[in-house]
Amino acid sequence: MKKLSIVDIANELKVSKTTVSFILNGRAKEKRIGEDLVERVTKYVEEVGYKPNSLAKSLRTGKSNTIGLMVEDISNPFFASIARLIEDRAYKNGYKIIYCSTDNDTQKTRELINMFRDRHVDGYIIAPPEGIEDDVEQLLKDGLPVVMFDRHLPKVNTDYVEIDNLFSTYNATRHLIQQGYKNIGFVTFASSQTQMLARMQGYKDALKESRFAPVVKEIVFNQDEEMIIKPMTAFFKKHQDLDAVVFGTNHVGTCGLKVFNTLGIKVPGDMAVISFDDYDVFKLYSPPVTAIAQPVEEIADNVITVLLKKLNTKGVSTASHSIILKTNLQIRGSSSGLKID
Amino acid sequence: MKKLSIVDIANELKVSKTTVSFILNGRAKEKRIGEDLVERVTKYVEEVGYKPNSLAKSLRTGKSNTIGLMVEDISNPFFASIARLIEDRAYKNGYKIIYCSTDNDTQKTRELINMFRDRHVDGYIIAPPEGIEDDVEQLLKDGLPVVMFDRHLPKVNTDYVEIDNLFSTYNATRHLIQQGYKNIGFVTFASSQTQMLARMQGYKDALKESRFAPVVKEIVFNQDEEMIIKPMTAFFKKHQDLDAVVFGTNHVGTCGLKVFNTLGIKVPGDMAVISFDDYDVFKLYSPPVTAIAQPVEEIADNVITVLLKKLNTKGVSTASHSIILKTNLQIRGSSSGLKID
DNA sequence: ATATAAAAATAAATCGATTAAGCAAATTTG
DNA sequence: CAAATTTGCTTAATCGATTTATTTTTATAT
Repeated sequence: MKKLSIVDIANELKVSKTTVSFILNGRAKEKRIGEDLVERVTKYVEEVGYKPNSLAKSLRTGKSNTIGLMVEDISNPFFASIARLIEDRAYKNGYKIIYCSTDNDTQKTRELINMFRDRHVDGYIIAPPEGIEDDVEQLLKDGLPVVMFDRHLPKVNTDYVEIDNLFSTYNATRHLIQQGYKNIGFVTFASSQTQMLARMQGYKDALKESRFAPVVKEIVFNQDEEMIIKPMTAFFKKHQDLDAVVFGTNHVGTCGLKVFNTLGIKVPGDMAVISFDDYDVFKLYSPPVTAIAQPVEEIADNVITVLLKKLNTKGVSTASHSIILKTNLQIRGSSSGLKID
Repeated sequence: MKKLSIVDIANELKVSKTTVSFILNGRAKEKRIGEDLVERVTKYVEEVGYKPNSLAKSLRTGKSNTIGLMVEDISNPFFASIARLIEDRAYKNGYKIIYCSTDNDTQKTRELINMFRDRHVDGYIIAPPEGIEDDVEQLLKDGLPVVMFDRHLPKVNTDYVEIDNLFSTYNATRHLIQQGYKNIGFVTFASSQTQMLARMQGYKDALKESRFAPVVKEIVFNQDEEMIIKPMTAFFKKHQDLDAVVFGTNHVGTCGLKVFNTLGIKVPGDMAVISFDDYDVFKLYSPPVTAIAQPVEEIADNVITVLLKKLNTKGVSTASHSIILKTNLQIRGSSSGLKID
């Protein structure tokens, strides 16, 4: 029992495959095909469970009903949740997701974009690394819809969904200042991506306002956690005077907590902590860690909505949307002013 | 500048597309094509950056170079890490991954398998929900390689990669007993999947050995965390006598910690804890939580290795492998015998 | 010089769909 | 009633590759 093709259906029913195709694609009325024939074909197709070969369909139509999703790292809880939500919405709308992790590596991302192109994905959702401008530009030039999220490429004019990064860290830092902390550090990944620059700026703005000096540590990203923890340990050993710290991402934040554990630094007794990105680690730490919660559902929802809209109005170039969402500062014990010196 | 096809290449070089195709597929020698021509074609193809249309290729050859990966929930750190590792290995071997979350929902999984079939994925990696036996059987019958992991379907004879679940919980429970705990509970998701049954059995076996009575709570899985926390809270309120608990998965474990936090139950003072699946939440909890660490890299490695082997020896039915890996009980403060009553 | 074999390249079928163009019969129109 | 139009369906081209079967050219043997 091999797989049925449209020809098998046509032969069996003694009609042409054209007719079958029209009926199956809902163009029966338009092509004025008799109601009885429509009925007969529909019923038979249903009966034998025929499903058109999507490859053949894609080859002919140029549409693959696939969306390429490129995140920084699918094993990072932030990206994993977003991926999960996007997946659900995409499947509901008849799209499949091919995903990959870029590791923020420009060369790798370039190869992956080519791989996706090769597969004829209909649309792209990208958390872009730096230096990928030209490749994205090329996609757009070729009429392929691209939506960026988490960050954007300032030189590329396309839709993106972000959060208010600058205000988020500004607000978090202000919170620490109001709690009476005076030596507030900022630890983040070294990166010139928009969201990272904005987070840094927010922190600096808040400090400047209160005439405090910024103390910043930028760590080079590395797959091996040891390579993150080591420089961070050195940093905190060197800056014993810090009484509070803002972490730029959940990953740095998590590593930071590990460092504090091994150095025996008490939170918030010795060090108040606020991290970007909320998740279980922060909620369950004791005392729980104050975190800048991104509206994950909203982000995913907006991303997929914008992309679906573009996919449905292909050709008609709609104006680019820049959607900026608000974060939520989840204030918890780790940033309380109750110093237990 | 539209996309080049093999015909364009052939025309430009005044040769037939057959020749070009043979050369591109490394069958030049076999088809005794002149070395100079091979050189000329290769060079030109390189120059203009021609890439064969993979859809057309797939349509003709029936191979899509895609692997379908079905996990329970991509946003679960355990599955996300595995997915990440599999992704890397797959891409390195020229395969792309299409993934999806089954939510342990049989009907949803069935639909997803059909979606994958429709897309002509070459192989399947599945963490199967119950009741999907027939569908998997059908895949195998149609010659499609399937590798299962995390759990398996006892009635289906195919390769799978698992861990020694029974011994893992047996060992963990024994550890608690040796530490002097006498009222040890087991909290898990209600499920008759192999790995869950084995985990339960391991716990029961250990208790039986010491003539303790099992106290088990099975919670119905729910996307909404509240629906997990509520029954669990009720359970722990009811069983005030418990002095230790083993959690069947990282998700239950995490929810359990949340419950303890709100109930004001101290770990391990009031309650010793061991959870299945190690991750940051457990490492950073204070005191850190003893956990049964699955060898994630090894699992991913074995899964993809087995699948690639099957993909490369298509047709030749190799014997089924059942790979059972060992877990690692990461003993930490949460299961220490130092009761601070 | 002719037959035979080997080397080198090509024509055409195929995968399974979509779709532009075409055609015969039924119906409407003038 | 003949011409024009509409209805209902089919023929054949196409998407871009792979692959079988075939032809042309060149080399070797007799």
